[in-house]
Amino acid sequence: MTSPTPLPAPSFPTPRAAETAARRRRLLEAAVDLAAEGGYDAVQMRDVAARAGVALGTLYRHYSSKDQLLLAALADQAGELRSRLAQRPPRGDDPGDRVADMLRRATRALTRDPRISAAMVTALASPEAEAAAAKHEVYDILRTIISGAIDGAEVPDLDGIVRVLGYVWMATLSAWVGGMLDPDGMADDLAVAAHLLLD
Amino acid sequence: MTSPTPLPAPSFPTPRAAETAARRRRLLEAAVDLAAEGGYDAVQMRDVAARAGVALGTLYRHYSSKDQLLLAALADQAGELRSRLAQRPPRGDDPGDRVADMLRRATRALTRDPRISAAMVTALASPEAEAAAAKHEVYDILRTIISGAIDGAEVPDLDGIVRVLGYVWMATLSAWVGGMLDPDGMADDLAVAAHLLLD
DNA sequence: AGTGTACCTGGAACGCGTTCTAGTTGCCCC
DNA sequence: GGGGCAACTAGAACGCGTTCCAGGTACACT
Repeated sequence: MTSPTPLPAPSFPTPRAAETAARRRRLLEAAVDLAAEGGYDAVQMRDVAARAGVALGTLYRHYSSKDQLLLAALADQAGELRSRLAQRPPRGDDPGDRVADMLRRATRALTRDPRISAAMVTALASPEAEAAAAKHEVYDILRTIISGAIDGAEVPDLDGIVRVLGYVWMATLSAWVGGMLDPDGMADDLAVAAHLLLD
Repeated sequence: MTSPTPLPAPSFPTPRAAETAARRRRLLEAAVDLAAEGGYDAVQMRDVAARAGVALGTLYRHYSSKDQLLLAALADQAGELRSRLAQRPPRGDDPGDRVADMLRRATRALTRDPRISAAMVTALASPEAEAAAAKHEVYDILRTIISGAIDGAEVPDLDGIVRVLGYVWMATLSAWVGGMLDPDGMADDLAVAAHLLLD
């Protein structure tokens, strides 16, 4: 687990631990900055280490591969996305509309920084089995977001619906990154899925 | 397009063209053989070229990246899978059952040679935008397979349902390759999706 | 205070996808 | 039947993820 520690832990048992935590934070920031500039390919491990002021070996001590690094950054960003989306509830009377609306807003948010999002989705789609735990964490966040939009409407097999919508979300993201779908197409397909499953 | 030429074209305008076609076939076979032995990582471009009796540059003349090579092989295999599944119609009274049954059989077929399938799914999930056409081709085949299992039952928005099921299929394959799901979990999730969308 | 040790540094090295160059071959067309 | 050209060969070279090594440094514990 290595606790997600998003915000609520400003104190550390030992100065050593604080420094380590700061290094990890700098590494994630460096990765995101580089992704913003040039996408997945621009996130080069040597550059990440240099920008964080850390040796290459140290980067690998904390994140055992490029994909794990990006997945850690993604878990952060997904958590933030969840908070931002939770700010105000999605518009719509029935759950299908609400979920479609929320996924549309999420799509807009993600495609605002296309290079960052694409880099992270690339990592999420990577076959690396050692990263399965990190990927599960991200999937769980996506599912939480979807559940939040359904929000208590009485639907049978809610769990299955959320699972399936999570898959569709992931697949459309992957299709977008792979050049098969533009953001509008993504939002449209997600809306179709939401209505088919919830109406 | 560069015609898929599955079987029906034994004659070529010129001997040159025949030789070229034979080389392409050998390259695809070499790729599949290597994938069978060691998965995606074992499909090394130098080895593929050597096994096909061809120079590395020639391999790259025909397939401009490792992922395009594997996608070409995947298009072949997916076509064969379609034929094999079409042999006998899926069991089940309503379309949900039939699609779930067919997807279960497809999952069994794909996981029989896990390394080959995983290698190809890896290529399908790659972010390479230049391969978008090849990926679309594969997606179309998957959708054809799904449509075939629904087979004329009167469902509204058939197209949307097929699209969504295609996404779910792709995402579960990707989750399987990524170590997040085992074959049974895959088949189960696909069955859930089929019943939610078709019942 | 002294020491063990966990963590860090700088940098070399390796593997594999991809690109490039120089030279060869042999079909196609006039 | 000769010239042109597209495709092929062999192999070097480059970039980047990843691994490994030989030290250094300073906190934590006795």
